[in-house]
Amino acid sequence: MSGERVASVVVDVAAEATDKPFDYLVPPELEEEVAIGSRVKVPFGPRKLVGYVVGFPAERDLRHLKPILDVMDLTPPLTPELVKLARWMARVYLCPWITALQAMVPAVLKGKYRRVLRLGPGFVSEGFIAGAEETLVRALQKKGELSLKEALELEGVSRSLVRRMAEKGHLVVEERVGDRTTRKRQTWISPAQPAAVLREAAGKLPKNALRQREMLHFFIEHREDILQPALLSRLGATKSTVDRLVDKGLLHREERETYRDPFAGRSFEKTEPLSLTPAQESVFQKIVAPLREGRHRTVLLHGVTGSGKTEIYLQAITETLNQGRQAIVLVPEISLTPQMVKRFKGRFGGRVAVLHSGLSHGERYDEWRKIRTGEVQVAIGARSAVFAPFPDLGLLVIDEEHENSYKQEEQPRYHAREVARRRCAEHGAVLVMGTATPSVESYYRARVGGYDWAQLTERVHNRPFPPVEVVDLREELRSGNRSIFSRSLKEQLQACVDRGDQAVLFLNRRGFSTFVLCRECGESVECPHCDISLTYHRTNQTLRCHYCGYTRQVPRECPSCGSSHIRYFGTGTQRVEEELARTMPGLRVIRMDVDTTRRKGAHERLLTAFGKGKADVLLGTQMIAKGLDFPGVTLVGVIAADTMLHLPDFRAAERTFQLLTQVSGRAGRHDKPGRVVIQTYSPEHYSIRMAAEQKAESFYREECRLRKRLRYPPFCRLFTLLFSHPDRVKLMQAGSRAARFLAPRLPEGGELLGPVSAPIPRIKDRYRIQIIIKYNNLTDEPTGFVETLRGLKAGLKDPELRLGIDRDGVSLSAGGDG
DNA sequence: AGCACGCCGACT
DNA sequence: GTCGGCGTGCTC
Repeated sequence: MSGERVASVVVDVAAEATDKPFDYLVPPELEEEVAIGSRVKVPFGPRKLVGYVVGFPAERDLRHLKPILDVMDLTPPLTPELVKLARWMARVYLCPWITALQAMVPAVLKGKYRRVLRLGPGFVSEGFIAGAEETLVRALQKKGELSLKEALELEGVSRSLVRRMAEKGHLVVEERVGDRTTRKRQTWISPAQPAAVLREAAGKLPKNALRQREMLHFFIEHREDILQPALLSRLGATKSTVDRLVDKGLLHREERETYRDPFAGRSFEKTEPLSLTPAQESVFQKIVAPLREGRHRTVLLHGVTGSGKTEIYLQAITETLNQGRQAIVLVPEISLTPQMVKRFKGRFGGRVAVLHSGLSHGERYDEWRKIRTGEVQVAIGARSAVFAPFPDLGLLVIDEEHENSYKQEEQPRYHAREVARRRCAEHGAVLVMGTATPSVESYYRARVGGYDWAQLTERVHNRPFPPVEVVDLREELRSGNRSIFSRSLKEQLQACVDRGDQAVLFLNRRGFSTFVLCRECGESVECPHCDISLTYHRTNQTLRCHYCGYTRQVPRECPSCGSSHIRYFGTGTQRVEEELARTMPGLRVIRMDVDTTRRKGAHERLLTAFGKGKADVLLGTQMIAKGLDFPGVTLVGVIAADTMLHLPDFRAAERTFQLLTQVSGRAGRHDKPGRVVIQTYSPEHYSIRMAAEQKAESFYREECRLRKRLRYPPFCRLFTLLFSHPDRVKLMQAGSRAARFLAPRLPEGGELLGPVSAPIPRIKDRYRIQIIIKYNNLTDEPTGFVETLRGLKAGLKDPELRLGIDRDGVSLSAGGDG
């Protein structure tokens, strides 16, 4: 018994108490298969669970250990590097280790557990059953088997009844742990020796070994792998022939799993590398230099829209592949268009796996497996592709690095940018982050030297930037224009439509008016469950809460003073749509906001319709700002640029700048020149001014100066703890208790602010307060303080109390509402 | 998380 | 005495 190995396994139970490895014996028959990253079936108390092998500890006393029951995959789904990465994620993002591990594998590998009941072989109708027992037996006789869950839903059936019946042998309880889809396994045969050796062996075979000789000759002629059934039918041989040659070491037999190819039958036109402009060439060198040395670097590629970033990515990938290493390309989900796929498939053909949300579970799994088995060397996909299980990652590209979709908002919460950096550091790989509007953090790091900095300031073919006009809405008001549209925007819109071109109008508020106000007492109509004004929706004459969904009719009288002088303020997409219809009749408008895109597929349908010229104007919120690329669009209008400038968020200016810059880039991308009109009440604000003047450098400088002065990231680390509770008094007590707990445990130079009321003090009848913690250590991973927060979280006893934690704008756990 | 165990009151 | 409800503690 002495030579036996022990494996540490993290089991599939996402709970505090089980968030650690458990040790199991590796039975001799599984010895070969168990590796770090293996998915295994293990006994856990009275249950059987799936888990991942995370290590092989030296254990002296083996007697109390239970054995691993089974290994579930031919190839371990995870590499040791990913197992380690998951542990890091668990610490940094405050989630159970198993949750991070599960995030790295395709959905089909997430185990499914079922306890199934059947009538036992010993069951004989003894005549004396009644009540719940009878109900259960009848159901089992009818259906053959029931899951435990189904059984417990039957009238009167309880766990103890099931247990008693099982003890008497009337029932059999079977545990099933399985995958969601089945994999097709096929047996492949390949030659194990060079042709000369096979020829020699064929000569030495006894005369009557006819089939073996034929088979060897087949492989002398065809030096390739072949499916076993195909081989056998071709030669009229049987499996025993193969067995004998495999035993002699002449052939190799291998189990392989088959793929569903989502791009089967489609061929991609081969594209050749374009020659790089001198500016592109210089950026390319900055990427390739560390790549050739196998040195980890992060390169921030600040390149204006249309400056040819993709071609640089493609050539850097080619270089990576030439070195025998692999590459990952992350793109925001919406930019993973067929054109994008075509471009990569065209250059790299069968060496690319594409992971996007449109794939079925099975297809996604197959793409993933090509990565895992080394069949492809390039993976392109959205956020989760950052976990592509390559063994020797050389290059990782994050396109549009400032995009919010790189943040995962469900457990495990993570930021793909941070995960990517970690992976690249581990592999000695180059991380390239490309964007026209870097996040302030990345910009700062590139400037002070943490990252390498590369810039592309010119558009390919020297396409001009569209002229941007900033309209001062205060001025408009003074000159008597009370409409939503400034005279200039209206003129431009008219001219654009007259030319037969298309326009995009952008507004980040849905609904009709933002709030309803009583002119007598000045009170606005608020949600009874949240401390926020209700939004007026014209279509069904209702007021709606955008936080909890509460809906009510518009009151005739003010709820607080009874006056009938009620007015609508602010502007929403519905209102703009209506005013467009009034001022420019006959205009065809497509409105895109949460209300019109709620149904599945509506998003794509509306965009396609607009792309086909079915409307003159695309009017929408946030969601239309990105990824839009319509040749017919020559006018982009921003209805109110400052709506998000006054949000209580230190990134408000950055977001405004990024949005305006991105939106402006959407005008006149093709052969037609474009125009941009930005309407605002604060034309002097630096984020608006510098976006309009396309002075990115000046904006980032100013923003860094302010952040430094006010002590915000990237000049400190910022934690926001948001507590919520239905009872205000209990919430206050919990808040002060938390502050008392944290105060003596702050990192050096740490500063604790609060507890104070949250920006929205109540959502869905839960009161909200927050504590803000700032500290300076930016070089270390924030694991130390997260550990303190874990302690705080574990110490919360009241189940009604929820705690949401946010670090530098990445939320680690939700605690605000629903 | 699940599940067993153990204690306690309600009931045939 | 037996059944079921619920709090506690453990899973290699």
